[in-house]
Amino acid sequence: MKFKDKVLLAVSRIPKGKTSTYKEIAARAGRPLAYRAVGNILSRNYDLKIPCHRVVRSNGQPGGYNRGAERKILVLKKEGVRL
DNA sequence: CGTATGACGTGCA
DNA sequence: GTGCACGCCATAC
Repeated sequence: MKFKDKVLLAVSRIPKGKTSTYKEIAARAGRPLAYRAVGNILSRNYDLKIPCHRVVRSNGQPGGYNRGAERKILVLKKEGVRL
């Protein structure tokens, strides 16, 4: 199991209507300090099976999205996530 | 194998 | 509260 897969798995574990932070995902993947790599990996591995749009920044900012940040925010709002 | 990059986080002004 | 600079890790070339 590579760090990449762990990250994707952790993201896929995020329940609907909830959000997680890159830091949290990194910790889930076993590298709490690799939040940098988390964003990088997600950006290069945007599987539709992975709700990567539920991953936000620690400061509450939406962050980014491979399909456009606007799209990400839209999905989050649809799921009932409050900003 | 070594360098550069990125959807980040924290600290300080 | 806002803005800038540095540090960190894994991946890609």
